[in-house]
Amino acid sequence: MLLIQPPLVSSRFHSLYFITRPHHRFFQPPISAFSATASSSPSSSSSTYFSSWNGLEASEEEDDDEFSTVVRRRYDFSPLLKFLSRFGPVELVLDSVNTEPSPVTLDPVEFELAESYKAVPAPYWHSLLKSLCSSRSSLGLAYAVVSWLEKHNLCFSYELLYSILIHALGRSEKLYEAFLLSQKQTLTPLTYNALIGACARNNDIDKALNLISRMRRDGYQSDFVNYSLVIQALTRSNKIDSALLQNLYREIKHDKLELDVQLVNDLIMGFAKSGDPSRALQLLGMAQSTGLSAKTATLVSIISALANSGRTVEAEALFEELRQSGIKPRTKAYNALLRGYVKTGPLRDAESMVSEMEKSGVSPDEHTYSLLIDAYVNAGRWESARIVLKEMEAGDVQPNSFVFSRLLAGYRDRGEWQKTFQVLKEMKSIGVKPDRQFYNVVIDTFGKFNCLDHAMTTFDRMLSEGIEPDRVTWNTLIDCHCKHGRHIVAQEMFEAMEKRGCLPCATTYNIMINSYGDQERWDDMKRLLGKMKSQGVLPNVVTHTTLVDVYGKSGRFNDAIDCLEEMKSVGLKPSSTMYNALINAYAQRGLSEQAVNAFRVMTSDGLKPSLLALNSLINAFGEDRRDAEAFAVLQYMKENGVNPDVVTYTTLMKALIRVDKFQKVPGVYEEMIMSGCKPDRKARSMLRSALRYMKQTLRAS
DNA sequence: GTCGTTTTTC
Repeated sequence: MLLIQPPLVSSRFHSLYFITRPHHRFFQPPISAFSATASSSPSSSSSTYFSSWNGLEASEEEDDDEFSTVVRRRYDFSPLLKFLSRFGPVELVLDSVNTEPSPVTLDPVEFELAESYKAVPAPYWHSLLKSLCSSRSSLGLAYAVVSWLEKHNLCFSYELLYSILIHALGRSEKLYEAFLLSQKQTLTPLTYNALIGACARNNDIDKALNLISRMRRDGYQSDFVNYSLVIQALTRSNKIDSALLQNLYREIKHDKLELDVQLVNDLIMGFAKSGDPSRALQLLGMAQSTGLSAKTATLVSIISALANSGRTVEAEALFEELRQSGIKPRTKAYNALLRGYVKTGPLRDAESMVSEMEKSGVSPDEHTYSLLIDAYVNAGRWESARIVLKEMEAGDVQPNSFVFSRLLAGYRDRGEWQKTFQVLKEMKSIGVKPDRQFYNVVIDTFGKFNCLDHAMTTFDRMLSEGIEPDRVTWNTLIDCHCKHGRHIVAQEMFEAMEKRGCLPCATTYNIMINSYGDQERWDDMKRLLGKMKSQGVLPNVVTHTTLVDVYGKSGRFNDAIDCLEEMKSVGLKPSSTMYNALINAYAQRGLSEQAVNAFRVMTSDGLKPSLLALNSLINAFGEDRRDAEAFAVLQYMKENGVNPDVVTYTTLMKALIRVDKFQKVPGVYEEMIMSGCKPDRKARSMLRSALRYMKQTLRAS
């Protein structure tokens, strides 16, 4: 059965050796160019050796004498593969327990077969396995080979075989099977790494992170490639958080893993995507000083992060640096910077950016135009926005539904909901069909301005055009009905959503919980919370904040605090919004001591007092007739760089009225105007009522 | 590049 034949193909043993590796970076291969091929497309590199499964051949390698006695051999694995497939194609079936017991009696044919493979050196088994693993359809056979080898004890280290299999399962999105397989023996660094890689590739970040820490507890270091894979998965997920990334970076440094170009780039991009451009820049500086260069995409991600956090000057500087290093920025880089200009700068900065783009021969894309439209809409220049739409057509970029939804959202946020009809008309004239996302914005706009009939008509139109509403559509509809007191309709829609096969998500439950809470229907609220959990939807920070808010507003402070504590115990970090809700609840009832106490807990939790929290604190003192302390909060704001707003001054005026100090109100109103705050209707009416009271007191005396 | 939906102040 064992065939010894002269070599058919002249190949280097090194190559053969390295393609057997489950992961090209486990060992640094001497020829790096080859290692890349071996990993990225195992089938192409191995096809030289296994044009079919008939055999495996290797030629002599001059430098390597360890295997020099076997390298001239050719092994024929086809009898084995035929034997294993004797009942038809081998499906991949894994059980949590090994079902293959050690053989008590053995079929003589099988025994003979096993005997014939006794002398095959391990690297050949690895190669065979690697070859079988390169195709999804032969994964079952690959597993059968490994089981068979174990049964006959033919290969002496199984961890490499297992890691090859785990790696292949991970690549074929068979994470569950990879886990089952890994349970068949104690995890070794090799199998750990394969499993972590499989989790990361399948975006199961939690499992990957868990395994990394388990591995550390077992005294092993994770392969640095896994850190790259995990960070990439985190970046893909868009849920990347700077604190988590910092922890990973600390681990990497602690393990003294050498940062390679890929890992450095992944880290920098991760920090950028998590909205932490400072750390991204810091790491960039460190990388550059050690001679590791950042990829263009990495630099663009930092530009984007800087622009998004309003640090346009630095974004611009980095953009310049990119250009001076000889790289011609492309549309994406321009867009990143443009986003910053639209956010912070005057309109003309955005405009000149686009014209410079055109001068440099970089063509604007859909995003460029939609950013420009955002800029014009924010500046209230509807005509200019329309011109951009025309330019898009001229520039061969078909305006799509997305551009119009941005346009509409801009109007909605500026209170100009009536423009919705104009936008719809414009779309029709250009011939752009509204899509689901656009309709969602339309429904939201009508809903926010209490045009519930229009919202429902839009919903019907959507259905008649064959567009299936999604979670956002339902959430928007349910919420706008709740917001305008139509709780029964909201509840009906919630039921209709489920009937139509759209599963409620955390946001849906949050909306309904808020609705029940507002109505003080505590039992219904608790029932819904229970249902939420039973459906596997985890309450998030917004859920808990909503609970704190509704309990607090109805004076159920103990319940509110229980929610806050429960959230902490679940491991979620209380947000400042949550403390604001609590402070506000105390404030509205004039419980200033409790409000101050909640404020203290908030700061001791490391949260910075926001304008909202401070305004609520002013309200707490005001409602408790402690006007001097209310003004002390104003002083605190001024000293700590928090700019008072209309609400601040209106609340202070209210505090003065509460203690009958009407004559002091006009002075506060004046200070408000002097500090640059525009008085709104509430502020004016507060002043008016103070003046009215003043007149009454004068008349009375 | 998945846009759009949920929580907090007078």
